[in-house]
Amino acid sequence: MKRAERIKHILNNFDKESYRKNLIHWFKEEQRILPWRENQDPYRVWVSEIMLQQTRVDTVIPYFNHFMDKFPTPDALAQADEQEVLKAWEGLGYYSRARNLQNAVREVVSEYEGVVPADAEELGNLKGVGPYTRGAILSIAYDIPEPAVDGNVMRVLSRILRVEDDISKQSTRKLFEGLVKELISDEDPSSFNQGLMELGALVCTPKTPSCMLCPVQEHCRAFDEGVETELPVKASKKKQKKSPYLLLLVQNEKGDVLIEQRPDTGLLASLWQYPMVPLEDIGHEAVANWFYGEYGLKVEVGESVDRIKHVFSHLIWEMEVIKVTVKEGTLDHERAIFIAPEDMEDYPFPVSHQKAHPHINR
DNA sequence: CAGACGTGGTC
DNA sequence: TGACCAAGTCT
Repeated sequence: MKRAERIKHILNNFDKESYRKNLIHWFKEEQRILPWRENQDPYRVWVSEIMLQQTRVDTVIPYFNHFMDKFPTPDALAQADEQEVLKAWEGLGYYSRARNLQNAVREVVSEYEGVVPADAEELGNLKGVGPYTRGAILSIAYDIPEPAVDGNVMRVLSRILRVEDDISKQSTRKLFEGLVKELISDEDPSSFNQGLMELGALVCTPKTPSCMLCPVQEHCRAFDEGVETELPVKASKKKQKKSPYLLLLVQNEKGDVLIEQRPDTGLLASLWQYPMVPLEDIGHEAVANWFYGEYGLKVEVGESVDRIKHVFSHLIWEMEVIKVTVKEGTLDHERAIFIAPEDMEDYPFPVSHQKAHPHINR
């Protein structure tokens, strides 16, 4: 069945008007007070939407407040140093979001006189603004009835309408966008979209939804048929691959510590870290030799002081922390420097690496 | 489409 | 403890 046809079929006999009114009313009464809901400033909405991607509200709140203090306008963010932006993002994860956001804001400043576009195509062409964020900005900041389909929306609507498609597939997101287009209207599209998401966050939760408190229970086909916990359908993820590393706490005679900047693309791009030895390639015995080749310094490899595990979405670093002392030589490495431990706060560092920090002696 | 891309919380 | 998750986007 074609998508348009399916949408018509799914919404057959569904009381859109009543559903819409109930949801909007509930949202206006029960919505949480959140910093990005203080006003409709498109820049604030934008920043919040980027931060909230795959990230909990409680985690985002302090980052958002700090970020808006530091970069209150598109101009301020456009002019900032990229490392400064990454530092403000430190610990939030998915760092390409920060880089893309700044690139896109610079484009808004140069191409649109600093005004966030209220146009779907212009918005969607900005780096880091995908279908969801585009719809969120259009509806929340500009009251334009566009779908903003995230995980919450797919969970809520998969239950309301009993849609059993795998929500990890892109085509399924498009199906839900088509459904939202039919459900949303000129009547407060901002509250409608936010209500869908807020309902998913507060009531229609993944594990044990509070159906008895649900403002649209009467519209819910999954509840009616007792299958709400079976939805949404989602393919299981693959297990992460483990990679063992030696994490080197290298100190020179002054007590300064060696750190290096990661490549500008890929995992943790442009962030700083302690030197790491991939154990799959090198091996404990060969570390001193390998280190001399990489950094031009003769070192004494000390003992293991800690183990740190860092879990990513797609892989796991298992790091053994080793103390290393510089004996002689001059540092010869493009992206590595010695710094005083107390200056660590100037450099954006992945959080788990900072756990090694207390083991440094001055 | 599948896989890369973070981190902290929960059961 | 492992698995899944939390307001996705890019390649």
